[in-house]
Amino acid sequence: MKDGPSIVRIAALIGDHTRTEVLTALLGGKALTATELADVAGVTRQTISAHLAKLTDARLIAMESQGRHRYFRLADDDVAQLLESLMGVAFRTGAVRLRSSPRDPAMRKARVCYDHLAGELSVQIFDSLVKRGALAVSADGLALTGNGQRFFNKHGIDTIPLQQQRRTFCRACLDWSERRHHLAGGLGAALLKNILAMRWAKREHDSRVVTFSKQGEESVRAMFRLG
Amino acid sequence: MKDGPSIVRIAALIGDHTRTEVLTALLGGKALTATELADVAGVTRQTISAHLAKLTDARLIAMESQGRHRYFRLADDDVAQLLESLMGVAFRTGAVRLRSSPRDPAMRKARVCYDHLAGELSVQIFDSLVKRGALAVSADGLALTGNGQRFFNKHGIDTIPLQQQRRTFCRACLDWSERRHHLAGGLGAALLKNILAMRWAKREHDSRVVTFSKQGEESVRAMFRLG
DNA sequence: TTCATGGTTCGATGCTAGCCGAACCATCGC
DNA sequence: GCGATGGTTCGGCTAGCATCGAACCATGAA
Repeated sequence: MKDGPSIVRIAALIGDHTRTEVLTALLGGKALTATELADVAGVTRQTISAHLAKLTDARLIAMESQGRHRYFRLADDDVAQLLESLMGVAFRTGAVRLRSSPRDPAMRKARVCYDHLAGELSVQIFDSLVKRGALAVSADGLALTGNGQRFFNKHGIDTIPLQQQRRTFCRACLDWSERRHHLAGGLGAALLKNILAMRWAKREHDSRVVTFSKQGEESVRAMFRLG
Repeated sequence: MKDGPSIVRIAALIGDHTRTEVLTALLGGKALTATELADVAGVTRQTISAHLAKLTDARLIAMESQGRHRYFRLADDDVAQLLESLMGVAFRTGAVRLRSSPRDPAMRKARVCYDHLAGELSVQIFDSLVKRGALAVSADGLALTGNGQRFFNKHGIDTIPLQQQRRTFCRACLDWSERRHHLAGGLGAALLKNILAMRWAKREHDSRVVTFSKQGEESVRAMFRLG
């Protein structure tokens, strides 16, 4: 009874404290060095080196050398999506982290998911885009309509070069805390980038949390006509 | 740097050959007894008992006693979706099963994903439903339109009782072989049930493969106006 | 060249967890 | 009641693997 690809190896890799520490750290989107990751995970450099080799070998993360530093990042946003998907099940089955941090409400409201926005606000944005006909379901899950293209252009996001990138331009990503979809892919990444560039929000140090200024949140709500 | 639910435990559970054997067997949708699962996984009854206890404890599977038998099934189609999601990443990263079975092409064409249809045909069906406006994206990912409701009624599927069920009525599930979405949830389950009831297709013994008769496939293609 | 810093390799260690044999409990059919 | 079958519990064995100390390579700075 052997059906489909072998998922054991992937799951076993994620099923280790240290490696999950690494993966969730990289879920923040920033590329980190081996030593930084060792600190995050609380192990020695030898140990992290072994783990990073395994993760790289399985293509869950990718490495780039710069001088004597080696920067690691998630290999693909597929991996990010898988991690969020796992969190969804973990959340539902009650495997909530014991020492729940006081940051939790902030995480729920807005956080980084690899390179795009996740959490309550991002789900509302996604809803709004669908409702106004900017996004439409297609064969590949999701597509930007002409309407949507005009909308993004008006707000300073040029969608043409994004669509020419090799990576998926526009995809729906399931949000573990909201259990609803938010916008991912190149377009999702561009949107987050824009929000940060406009200084509507800033990233918390060493965390996935994204904090909106009062005015920034109002701007976003106005832009997407949220309640 | 502790963010979000703890995914380690879930991943570690899936990251074991025997338990994955169990989970993928249950992905076929049929509830199986402990002894059957022991045979599938190729271990003794003591061993499977321990594994089943762990999986049950983590709420990945659920158990129902009937006389001296204990039937196990996946706890939720969230779990099925997670497994398919894992297969997607495993597939992409090249972790394809070594002894790839000759059944593979059949698996790609049509297979069971917990309780609904997956594979090439199911993706085409999903596309068709979206294209004709039977399905629409909504806050919860997907919704049946009035149009769609009439369509399913016409083909002998009463959607009203399905919508009253507690489980998700209508959801999109990512297909690992096609990397596109197909229909899941109560509606997806009802559709598969209908296809089997009409004898358009039958399930292969001890496998997830679904085989369409020539006439059955034509009927489905006609029903959904596929090419 | 020399030293400091970032990373890797190797070998040894210790813990975890999967596995089975044996014994035991529960249910069914007789 | 009694045997047969389905499943669990317990104890002990073993293997795999995460971890670290120590030594080693690579790069950059002085």
